[in-house]
Amino acid sequence: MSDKTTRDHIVEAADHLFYRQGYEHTSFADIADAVQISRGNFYYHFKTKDDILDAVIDLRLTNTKKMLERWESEEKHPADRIKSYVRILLTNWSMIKYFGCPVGTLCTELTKLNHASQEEASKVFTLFRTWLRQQFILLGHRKDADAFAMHVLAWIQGVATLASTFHDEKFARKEVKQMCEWLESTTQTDVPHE
Amino acid sequence: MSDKTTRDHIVEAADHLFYRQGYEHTSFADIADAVQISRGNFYYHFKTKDDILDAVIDLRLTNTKKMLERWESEEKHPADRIKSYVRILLTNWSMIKYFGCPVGTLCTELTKLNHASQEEASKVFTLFRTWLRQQFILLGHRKDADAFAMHVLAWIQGVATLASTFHDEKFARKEVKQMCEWLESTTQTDVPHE
DNA sequence: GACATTGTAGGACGCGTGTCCTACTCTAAC
DNA sequence: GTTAGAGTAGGACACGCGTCCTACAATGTC
Repeated sequence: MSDKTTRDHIVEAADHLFYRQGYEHTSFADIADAVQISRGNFYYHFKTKDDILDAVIDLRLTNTKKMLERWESEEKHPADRIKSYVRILLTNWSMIKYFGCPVGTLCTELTKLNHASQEEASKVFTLFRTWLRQQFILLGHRKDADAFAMHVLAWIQGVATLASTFHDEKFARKEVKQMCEWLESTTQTDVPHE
Repeated sequence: MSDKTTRDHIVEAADHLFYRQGYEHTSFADIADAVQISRGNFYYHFKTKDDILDAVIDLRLTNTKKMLERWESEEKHPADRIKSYVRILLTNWSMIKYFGCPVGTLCTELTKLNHASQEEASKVFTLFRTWLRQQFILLGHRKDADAFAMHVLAWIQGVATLASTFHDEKFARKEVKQMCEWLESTTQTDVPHE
């Protein structure tokens, strides 16, 4: 049914595990268990654990790009696109509730590990940032577009962190609603022509 | 000059290291180096690494309480007290820039480790939350006080996360300014009588 | 059938870890 | 001077880790 290689399976399993357990706390044995593969066999696909991390980050970059493109095609109005992003908090609530934001938590961990790939990991943030900026530019906020993008990014990030600490869905819902209202208030312009 | 016990020194060093390197990534050897103590000697003061973590959390709870009391005595107006909290982002910028928020990052890490002390760690958040709520109540926001408290908490948390990823001080300053303005806009009431 | 290629299994290796033990030093009490 | 207790040093221990090696199975090519 699937033409996925073993390598793909490893990267996917690592992606999930890094998100749920953290990078450092996830061992080769954990991934091997998840993929149902011999532990020693890893070396054929990846020389080091860092290589797996890089592959995971690549995967996340690819998936994020796809998601952004989907939002762009599904929603014509930039404000609605931004809302798609904001609402991801609720869409993925069952995971965020326990493990927070995959992007933020990985960046935070890699920073503390002083890991070589921390810049690479932050590119996922940059992807969102650039995309959000573009949407705000389309909304006519040329000058403040980047500040707005960062603002939204930070908001979501904070809510995700608190959400995973307190597991409080009501709070998340309220914040998302508020954020959407804020978006509407700063977005009284009409649909711009792309 | 100081009457601090070796135990105190261990807890302080662990506090710093847990913040900068993360809990898991900090070894007994690291702490021993920092305190200039024999590695094996730890066992006399702490039976397990978890015990050190609990002591660190206790220390943070104590220090946080002290800080909140100081803010309360230094600033009479609740809005100014909240601003003291918001401005901690800039006060501790040199650390936050690299390591994010000590509270949030520890909670996040312990969640991923599924560590027994994650609830204990979240009490530091709760400390801030309760205190902020109290300030908002004093400002006359009885009904929404807790939502406001969570909102501020989340805001700061998000900015700290992004700040430590992008090391962008301008962004932090702008957000703090914005937050202070927001505080003033929702705080047109006069100084309440305590 | 011989052979190279690709992928897999299983385990060896060295290292760092948290934990724990024992021997030693210092101080104060009597 | 002897003794008890608090504090320290150094290292042993078992374990899990990332890494790496070798032997084997499956597949396709000539």
